[in-house]
Amino acid sequence: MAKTSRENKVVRTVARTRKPARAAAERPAVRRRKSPGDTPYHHGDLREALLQAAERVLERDGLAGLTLRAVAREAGVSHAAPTHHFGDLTGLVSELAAIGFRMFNEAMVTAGNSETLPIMKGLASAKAYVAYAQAHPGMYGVMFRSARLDYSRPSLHEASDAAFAGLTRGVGASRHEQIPQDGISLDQAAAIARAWSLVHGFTTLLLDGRLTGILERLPEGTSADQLLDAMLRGAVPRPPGA
Amino acid sequence: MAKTSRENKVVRTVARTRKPARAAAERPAVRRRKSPGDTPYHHGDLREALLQAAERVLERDGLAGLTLRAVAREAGVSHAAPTHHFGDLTGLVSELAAIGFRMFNEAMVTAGNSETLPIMKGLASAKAYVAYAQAHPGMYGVMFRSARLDYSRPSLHEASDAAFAGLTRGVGASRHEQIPQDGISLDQAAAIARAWSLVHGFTTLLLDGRLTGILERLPEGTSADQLLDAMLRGAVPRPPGA
DNA sequence: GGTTTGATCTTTACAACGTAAAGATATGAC
DNA sequence: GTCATATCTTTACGTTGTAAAGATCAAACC
Repeated sequence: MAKTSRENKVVRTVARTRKPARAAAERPAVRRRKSPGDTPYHHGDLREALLQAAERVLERDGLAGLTLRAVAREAGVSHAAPTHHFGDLTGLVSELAAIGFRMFNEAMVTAGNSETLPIMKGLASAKAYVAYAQAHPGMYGVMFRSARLDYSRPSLHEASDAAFAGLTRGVGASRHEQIPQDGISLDQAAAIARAWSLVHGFTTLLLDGRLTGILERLPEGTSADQLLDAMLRGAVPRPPGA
Repeated sequence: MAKTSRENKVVRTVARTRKPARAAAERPAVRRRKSPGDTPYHHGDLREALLQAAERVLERDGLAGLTLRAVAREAGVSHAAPTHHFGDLTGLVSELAAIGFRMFNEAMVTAGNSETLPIMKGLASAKAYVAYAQAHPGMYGVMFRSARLDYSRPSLHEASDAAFAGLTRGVGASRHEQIPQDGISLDQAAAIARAWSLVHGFTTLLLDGRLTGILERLPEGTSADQLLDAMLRGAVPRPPGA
């Protein structure tokens, strides 16, 4: 209660241009300091610097440590600087998640392309999925655990869709068929949901440490990779010669 | 910087007894107000009231709205009252998650007992898992998405272990074998991981709305339940007569 | 029965955070 | 060279978690 005096004033007309990030991204960039040694008022490419700082903070301090102010500190700018580029924390986190989905998708595509047999493509993609999450647990958390994601942002929407579409294509390939865009059968839907659920569920449980109990009871030092491999091979709907 | 004057004083010796909650829980409880109409200084069973308030806040405002102060407001006490019973926010959230795991486990056990065929027990349990998550998305979020869980708390540790042990038993039953406590084969581990991953992954994806794209492309108004059923039946390692 | 002890709840206080708004500074267009 | 505008800083405020000290009551003790 007791609204501040500023709130009673006329709403400022300055603009809050809503899309300054675009203008910044289209600039030449990497135009750091005019005189070496002192930090210039204008950073040059703060948006990119903030995203990289955010990833460092994330992997160092976890999802809870990923605050606007911490990112600004890490990048060496004032705590309000990120606002101009991302609007709010949701904006920063969403852009970071979009980057994650793109790296993620790229890792799966690369892994899939390294194999020739369709069935192996799927396996390789799935393993790349898990491997990426293990290598970047913070990013995986941002993508699938953060409560502050705005999927109406085109970048996040597109990156996320692309990643899941890639997974779907992989499922279709392993079934020697193409998943149509419009109508699909319950059998096809079940295959897609199964592949997604298996890989995503395994990854979540693994990162949460809920599989350690099982891994410890396995012979010698069986790796999570081997468990994943065994799990997936048993789940595949009878490949012709396996 | 500039430590407050209080911090320079001698550390208070008052006690901060560390386990007042236990004493409160063992009390007769439900001894509300001495004179009807005014709120008494001592609540009677504030711990329980706070947990119920927390669940209401959670399902109403989501995980982000679940703050210590919001819970205190909902329960009608001062914002610092929860501290005495749960230590900090992590404590409150952890106890809430423990309740979730217990309800969760109970729902699965009940569903499993309603079937006679081992294979059907597993299916029913899995469906109960998903149904519980759909009915209590907030609680599911606290259990599997919250960054503030302290598994060193006995209540949470035990409740979580019991829930996963129940899942494992279900897997063993559907394979017509008992999963041993100590050493297990890679094949058994894969079966367990597969069941957990399928159910947990499906639930996560469903709650996150990542399956809507698939559901929409299915004939008519196919439900998520039907998709789950189809997914699970296809994943089961060839039941004798199905 | 009266006192006392300690658990329970409130009040006060503070640092960190997200966010808004206004000021400072440099860049590019004219 | 001037000026508009994008970029960054400074200041300010409400909210949160948490610590600490004070207020109140229940039960134990004598």
